[in-house]
Amino acid sequence: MSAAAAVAPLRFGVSEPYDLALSLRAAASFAHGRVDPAATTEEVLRSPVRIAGVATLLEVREAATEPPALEAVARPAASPEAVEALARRLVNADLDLLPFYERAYDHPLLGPLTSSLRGLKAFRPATLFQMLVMAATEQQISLVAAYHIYGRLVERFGEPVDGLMVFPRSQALAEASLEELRECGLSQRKAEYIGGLAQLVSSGNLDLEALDSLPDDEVRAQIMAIRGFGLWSADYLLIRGLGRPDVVPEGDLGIQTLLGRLLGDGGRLTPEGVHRVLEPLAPYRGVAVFYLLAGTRLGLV
DNA sequence: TACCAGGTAAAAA
DNA sequence: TTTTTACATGGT
Repeated sequence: MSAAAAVAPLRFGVSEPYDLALSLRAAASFAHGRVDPAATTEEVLRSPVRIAGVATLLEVREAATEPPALEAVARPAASPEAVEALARRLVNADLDLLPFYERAYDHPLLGPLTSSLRGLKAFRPATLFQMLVMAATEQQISLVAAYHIYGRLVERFGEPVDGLMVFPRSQALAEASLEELRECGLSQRKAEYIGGLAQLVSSGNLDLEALDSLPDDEVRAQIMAIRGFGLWSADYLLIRGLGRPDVVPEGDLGIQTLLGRLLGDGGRLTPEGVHRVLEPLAPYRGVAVFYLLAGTRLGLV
């Protein structure tokens, strides 16, 4: 089959409710107009990914609303099983929002917000490696500064597909010199962290994808054993990379500030304060934080 | 200009 | 054992 041949879209159901267009708008609002792991248009998730080692453009769009279904197309074509698995992961298809909405119903802020944002889910990145590199890049500096650095890494070491860049292979970052990594704007330390992580992954000594089947605490233990990755990075991976719905990095400055403004006295909360104000939303505290962030970005709170 | 921003490891006390 | 420090970029 030639690359130009028509590719049949692959259709799959997602848990109800789901609003892809709303999720795309929320994702775009987080990007500060800069790099986004998933490039978006109005209605279609266009994601540069690697499937069986091949740089591929994966497009996901809405196919039906009741019950919600999506369709995915990969170019070049790939095995339907791999395409569906990756598409389901990108859109967080298996997350069930209804128990979260039930929990949030009585909450003064999240009650109205979950009704405005019904069907919203966070996208997940294609790989956990990519997520950890993002985490290390974002450590301590502003998100805007981190996005610039991250963009340079992807531009320099990634692989083009249809005008977008697939995130670099671990091998590419493992082979990069510390100086090359620093030229992207990383500190010496972070260059070491990311280079070290890339070597662990590319050598086969660390199987990040195997973390998916482990409980939260075992994932934390494995991540925190890697130099440069502490509790914050482990929690960041759990909520954003693995979609574990109850995880919140309580030491996160951005979350402390956000929750202080929305649920506290206006000032930044302590980690204990973050824990206290989110307690009523367990076991969906991480999802709740995402809704508060999205609500802020979209001008709803 | 100086300071802070979605941390972390290593040095110093 | 606990506290302090260095780190790189970008916005204010």
